[in-house]
Amino acid sequence: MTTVYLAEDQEMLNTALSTLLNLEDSIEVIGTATNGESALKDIIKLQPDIAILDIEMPKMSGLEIASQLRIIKQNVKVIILTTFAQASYFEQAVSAKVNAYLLKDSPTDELIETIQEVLDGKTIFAPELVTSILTSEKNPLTNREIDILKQIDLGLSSQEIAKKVFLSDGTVRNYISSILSKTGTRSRIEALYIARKNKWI
Amino acid sequence: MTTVYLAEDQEMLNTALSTLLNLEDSIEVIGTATNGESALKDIIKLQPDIAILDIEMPKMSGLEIASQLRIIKQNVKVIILTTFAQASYFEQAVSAKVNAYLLKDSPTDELIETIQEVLDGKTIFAPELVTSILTSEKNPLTNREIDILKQIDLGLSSQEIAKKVFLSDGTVRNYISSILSKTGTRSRIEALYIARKNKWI
DNA sequence: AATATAATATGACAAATGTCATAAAAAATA
DNA sequence: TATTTTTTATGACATTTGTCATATTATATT
Repeated sequence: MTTVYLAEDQEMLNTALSTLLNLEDSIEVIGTATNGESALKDIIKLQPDIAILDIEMPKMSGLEIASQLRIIKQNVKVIILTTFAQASYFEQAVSAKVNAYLLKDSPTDELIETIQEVLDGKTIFAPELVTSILTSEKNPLTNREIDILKQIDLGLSSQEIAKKVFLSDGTVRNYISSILSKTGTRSRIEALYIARKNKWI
Repeated sequence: MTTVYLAEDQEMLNTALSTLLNLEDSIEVIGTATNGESALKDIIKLQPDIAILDIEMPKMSGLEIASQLRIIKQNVKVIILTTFAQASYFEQAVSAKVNAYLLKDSPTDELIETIQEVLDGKTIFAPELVTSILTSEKNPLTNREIDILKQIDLGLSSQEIAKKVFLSDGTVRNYISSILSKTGTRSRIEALYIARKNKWI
């Protein structure tokens, strides 16, 4: 009997999914939570074989939980279940050494199979996820440029950004010019649009 | 026995939810779809008592399906089930005369109750939804201003927008100035941020 | 039809944005 | 340590953004 813990903030879906899992002969859902903090505490206490974690939850994300579990050397295997085929989440998942990363678009039997495979010691990434990451635009921006772009997104002027990041106004304008050039855009708004679309910010 | 049709694009959640509903003695899920177009056809063919529809789906939204069902005078009762407490969706739901509008954050038994209430002829809006709509900022912008804001969001310059909407450059700049004034912002990026946050665009 | 209101336009101007060349300082590399 | 690369800065300039006052045109109201 495989013990599973489920963290998913939308209550209706949480209930539906745990009901579905409990219908499997070999699976028992021993606990659920709708926020990340409770989930982490429960997982440490209950020691399930597998934790199935949504990413975006109140108080702590599924990825943060996974990270924490690694840091405190818990043996639970982690399956991230998410809506988002997003490069930065994927990178976090890889560095948190999660055992599987699945999309909610996947058919149910894929989740059941994944549970078995993860127990057998495999690491699973949903193929559509890997495809999506591989085909998305590589972020051409430096960390400094990304930081400045984030400040632009707050609606700050060049002078305001300069003050905030301890650079001169001219330098900020140069960085912005560089961002526009790298993203092939002509204005801040366009650059923001491209960056959001590609999930660089 | 109440017959239910379920449309939800995320396959895993679709399966989980229909499984959950089928566990109810008085409910039978007679069909499901992961896109709006198939859902509409099926609903017309199968004539369920109730259609439970997600909003954001490929090919046709739940709200569009609801509208269509009203137009062709189908008797099915419509429950919209969504992640989004969003004013414009709410308005569409009201004008499509949906029978219930529920959030996925709600507990499961609320859905089961809602099914019963809708069958009894009631109209149900999730209270947190109504609260959220009532407390959100009233959109102060005219239709023209919203249209121009949407063009700004595409990264167009004042001149480009002017050409696109058949106004003079100066008029567009006046409208933008008016938008900034109404939203209490100082720049296009800030105005976009406020408008997005309040779901005016 | 006359009047009031809303939408559009023009003109002038200050400030901000973005470009580009060049230089200086800091960090990395050999 | 010397050299190279990267980051930051300065200066000049053209264009765009945003403000404001005023005028004109179109639409709605009386």
